[in-house]
Amino acid sequence: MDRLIELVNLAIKISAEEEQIIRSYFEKVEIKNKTELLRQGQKSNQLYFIEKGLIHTYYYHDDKEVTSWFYAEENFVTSWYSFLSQAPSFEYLRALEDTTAHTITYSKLQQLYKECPAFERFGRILAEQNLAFLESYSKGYMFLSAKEKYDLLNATIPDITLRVKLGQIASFLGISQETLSRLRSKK
Amino acid sequence: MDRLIELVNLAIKISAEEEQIIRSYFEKVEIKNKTELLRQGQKSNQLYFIEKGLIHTYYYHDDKEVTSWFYAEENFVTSWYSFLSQAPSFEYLRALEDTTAHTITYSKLQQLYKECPAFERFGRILAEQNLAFLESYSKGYMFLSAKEKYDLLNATIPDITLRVKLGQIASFLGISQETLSRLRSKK
DNA sequence: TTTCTTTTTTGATCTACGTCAAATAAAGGC
DNA sequence: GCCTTTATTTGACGTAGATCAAAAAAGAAA
Repeated sequence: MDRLIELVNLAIKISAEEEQIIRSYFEKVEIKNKTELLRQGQKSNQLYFIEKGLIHTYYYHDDKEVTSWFYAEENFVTSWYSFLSQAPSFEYLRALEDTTAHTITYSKLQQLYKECPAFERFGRILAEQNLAFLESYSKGYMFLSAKEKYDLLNATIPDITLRVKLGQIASFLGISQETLSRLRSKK
Repeated sequence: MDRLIELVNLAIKISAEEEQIIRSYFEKVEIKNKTELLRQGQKSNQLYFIEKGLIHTYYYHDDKEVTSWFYAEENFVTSWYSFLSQAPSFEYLRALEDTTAHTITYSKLQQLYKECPAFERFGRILAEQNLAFLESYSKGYMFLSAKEKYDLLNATIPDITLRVKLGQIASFLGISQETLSRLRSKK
């Protein structure tokens, strides 16, 4: 939780009192590896801040699991589309390692925004940062070769390649397992 | 401007007084077709709300112009990455038709957020909606065939196909002009 | 209309990456 | 350790869409 407060403080200045309010809204949870946190079709009700561990969002395409994103330490995770628009999720959420996180429900978050406008500013900035990042990431993606996509992932989420299996990396990159395997073998 | 106020009111309720404050911050501009509103490398300082007309963001890849997005009526436009993080833009911004818009600078927007917390909530919701949309759009994109990408664009920005030339559509879709032309010819 | 320029279409190849199938290798369970 | 399951690698072949080139069509200028 300390790291979360640090991040908030980095974006906006908050008082000790505000800090206490914010802390009181989050709850610490321990999540076992492979725990399913959300299923497709459900409405995402929880936002997680990862202290330690790894979570991914995924969906099925032609009966095969496709990872849409990996979330490691110091990131907020949920099925963003579902959480933000409170609509059924098109993806699953699952822990890929034993994970320690701090969580808040959608309705409590709205309450917190009302009680603490400074935190609403943080919410805006967080959404804006995510938007700016996703925009530049997805735009740059279009003309990349399989190899370049792989290198970009490694630069964006260091070590991810060592933490999850090849098939999941390949599905995230939108290339076949075989192509990724061949890619890795030569240099 | 009326439509902008309507949209704000749809997301959050605002008082007549707040409405006046918001109105006072925006300025109406007429933009001639082909006007360059931002160049790569510059910092995006203006946010536009399009009342009438069409604007696109684009960049160069292998010396060829690639459209990253088309923005039509009732949308906010800027180079989002650059505007939100106040960093140099990796893309250009240009009018594709004579356009009527309402504009606000970055610093005035920050001022407005301070003067009117209700509008800061609107800013958060707008960023969240954009994020949710972009997330679902880009995730769905990966496994689409050229034809499916074309159909998705038509569903997302109706009529866009009639308003801009084929080469720009193709570059947006990430396919070659020739492929798009062949696609259109059969059915 | 005629001429010049830009855009779109059509045709003939080429290629990165996919798919299918089978061989290894690594990881768990007992 | 040995066996079963799961993950990775390797090989042969197929394909959507790229690229290059040139013809046809549509717009602009005058």
